[in-house]
Amino acid sequence: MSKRTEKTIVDIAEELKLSVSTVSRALNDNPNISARTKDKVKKMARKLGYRPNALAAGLRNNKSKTIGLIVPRISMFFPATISTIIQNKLQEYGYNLIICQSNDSYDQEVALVNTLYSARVDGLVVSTTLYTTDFSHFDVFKDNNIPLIFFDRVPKDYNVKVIKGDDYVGGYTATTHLIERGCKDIVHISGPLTCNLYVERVSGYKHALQAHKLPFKKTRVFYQELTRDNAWQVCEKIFAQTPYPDGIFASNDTTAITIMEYCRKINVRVPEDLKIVGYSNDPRTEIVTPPVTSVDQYPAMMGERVVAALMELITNQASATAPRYSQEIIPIQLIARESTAGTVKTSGKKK
Amino acid sequence: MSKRTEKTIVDIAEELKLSVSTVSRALNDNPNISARTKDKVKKMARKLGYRPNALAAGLRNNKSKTIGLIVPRISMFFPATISTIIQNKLQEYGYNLIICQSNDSYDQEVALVNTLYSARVDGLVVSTTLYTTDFSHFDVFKDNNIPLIFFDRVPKDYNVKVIKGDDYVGGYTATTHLIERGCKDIVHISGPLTCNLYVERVSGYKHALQAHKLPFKKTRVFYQELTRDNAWQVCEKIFAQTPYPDGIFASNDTTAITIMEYCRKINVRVPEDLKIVGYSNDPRTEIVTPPVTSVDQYPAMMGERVVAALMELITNQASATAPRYSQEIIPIQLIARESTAGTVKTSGKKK
DNA sequence: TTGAATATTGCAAACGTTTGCATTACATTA
DNA sequence: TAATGTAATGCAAACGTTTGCAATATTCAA
Repeated sequence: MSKRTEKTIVDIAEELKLSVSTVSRALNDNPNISARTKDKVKKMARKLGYRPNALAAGLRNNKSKTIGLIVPRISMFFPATISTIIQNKLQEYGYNLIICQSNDSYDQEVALVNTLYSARVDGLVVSTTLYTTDFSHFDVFKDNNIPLIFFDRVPKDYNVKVIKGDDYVGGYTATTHLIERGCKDIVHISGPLTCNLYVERVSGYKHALQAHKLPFKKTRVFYQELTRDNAWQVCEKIFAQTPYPDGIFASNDTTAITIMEYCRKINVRVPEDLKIVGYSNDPRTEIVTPPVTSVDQYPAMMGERVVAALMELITNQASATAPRYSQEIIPIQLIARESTAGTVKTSGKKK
Repeated sequence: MSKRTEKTIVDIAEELKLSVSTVSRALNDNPNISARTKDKVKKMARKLGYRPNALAAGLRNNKSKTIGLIVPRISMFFPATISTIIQNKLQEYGYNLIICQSNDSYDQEVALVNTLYSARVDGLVVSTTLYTTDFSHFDVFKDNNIPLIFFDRVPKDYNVKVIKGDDYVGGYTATTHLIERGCKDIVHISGPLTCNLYVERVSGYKHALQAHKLPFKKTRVFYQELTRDNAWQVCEKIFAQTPYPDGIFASNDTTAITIMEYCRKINVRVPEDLKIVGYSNDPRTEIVTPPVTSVDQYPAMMGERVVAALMELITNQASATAPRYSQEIIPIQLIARESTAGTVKTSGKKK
């Protein structure tokens, strides 16, 4: 009852006593096929339940109408949002999206790049692993002139199209905000420095301190994967000794939120005793009490820019003149909420 | 410098003065190719930078080593978690995953099913739109005997493999929990009844009330898309008139959390004046104050079961004897938190 | 050394499209 | 009506694999 179902354009051709080329052209709305024939063909296609075989077309055309996307994990707010945008946008252009997660594992990333190449995706969009510092596994795409775009977590010293947030300004702005609210001893909890965007945020943090004549102390910066567990642990370290900091700039919202929980536990009041800023403007920052100040990265805008850039690369693929790389920076915006409300009194410390 | 790069097995064959068939077999570790030849071939493949063309192989084999996944949206906790699991699990089996979002639009779902069929995915995994009641667009998969699995939001009266949560028990348990904590007037906020799982939860809710001799009132059940906005609006309706309910069972956590926010605004205390239960055990339930009681659906287990069932279908595809459909039910577990703590006093109402 | 058995390798077709070029059908003009 | 131009269709090769079957090379026993 099943099996022998798959109809092809050959079946349509036979049924209609036409050549396969005519059928193919008719289905693709080629201009020099008569309207009458097109109509007949399409009718018959519907009648037979014909479904185009994208593999065959892809093989012949050397393009799959498919884009690959590699992100660390789709369960995180920022990549999830961007993936959604990219997918929906791409759908409008008639492209499929293969979403893959590297789980922040370099080896997995390498493997994914290879299978996506094998799948002959027409383009690859990547936000790298925290630990990717060697980018040679992307060479296949560069060498074969297949559109390749990095976003958010982007490579350093690897000529390629890049769309990233303004992480330096983000770090600077977040820190300045804390300073303006009276903080004098600001801890920064950063991701690992193998990932460029954290380097920039740290740099922004440092320069903001210096611009306001505050000392930059190495011991006040912590580098770690920004997970819930790590956040809790670093809190235990930070609050094991006095003086407590009066401000914390965390490089993601999970960390910021976890710090708040810890503070509640040890009776440090936010924002009275300690002010906190997170990063990404994850919706969770709004539902938590007090709501957390965070740095919005305009994920929707970034996603749209990624697709726009991708489409541009795809259409200009032929012209060898088109620039292969460039950097585009998406702005950030600080969203002030209750976790940084009020002003620290010069002295006031401890409940 | 670029372009003419793409090496094929033909290139390898020529280079080595072998036939393409030998090369193909060597690369696939076919047993009747000598170890020596295999070695030579693989070395040369590496040297030439050969990359298999999955499209060609797929065309020839009539299989793409790719699975399609359609979910309403990947930015929601439950589908996101399941997608992650499925993808990672599938990777182990050497399958790619094309994740697609229907955005809860029936038309988009239909379109996606068609393109995924065109892409000749080796299997399709679906959690349907809220509004999908006609499932005929999936017939192509059924008719061609391509593994097809539904999870969570599954069809009614459509013979197919189904893996779902125990929504009846979920509704029953959540409601019973509220009753046991002393609630007498329990509102239920449900999703639209076009989606089967809400029907079951409502049914569980109803039977729990009846089992405890509480009246089931139609006016105490609301049907709507469970978004933040809708939750806020329904609150305005509910709290526009007295008496206020003393318990609310919301069919997702976004709704539950939003209700809590509303309550704070109008000074209804949770859990003293009102107890709230959500659904899905979204991590947000834990970081909100007070933490929200919710119904865990074991997404990881469900994801794993989906992949297991899928692999089973794929390997047994040949045998016409294997059952094409079945239903598998994943258990739920109520996670009690502060939002339902304490016991309502028989009288106590209003601040 | 010969023959048979077995281990390797090669040939060629097939998967379902698309497309350059050649061919045929039709319409127009003189 | 013949010649010409244009519109519509057909032929056949190509995309890169895999695989049944045929062919050759190798091994082993007698």
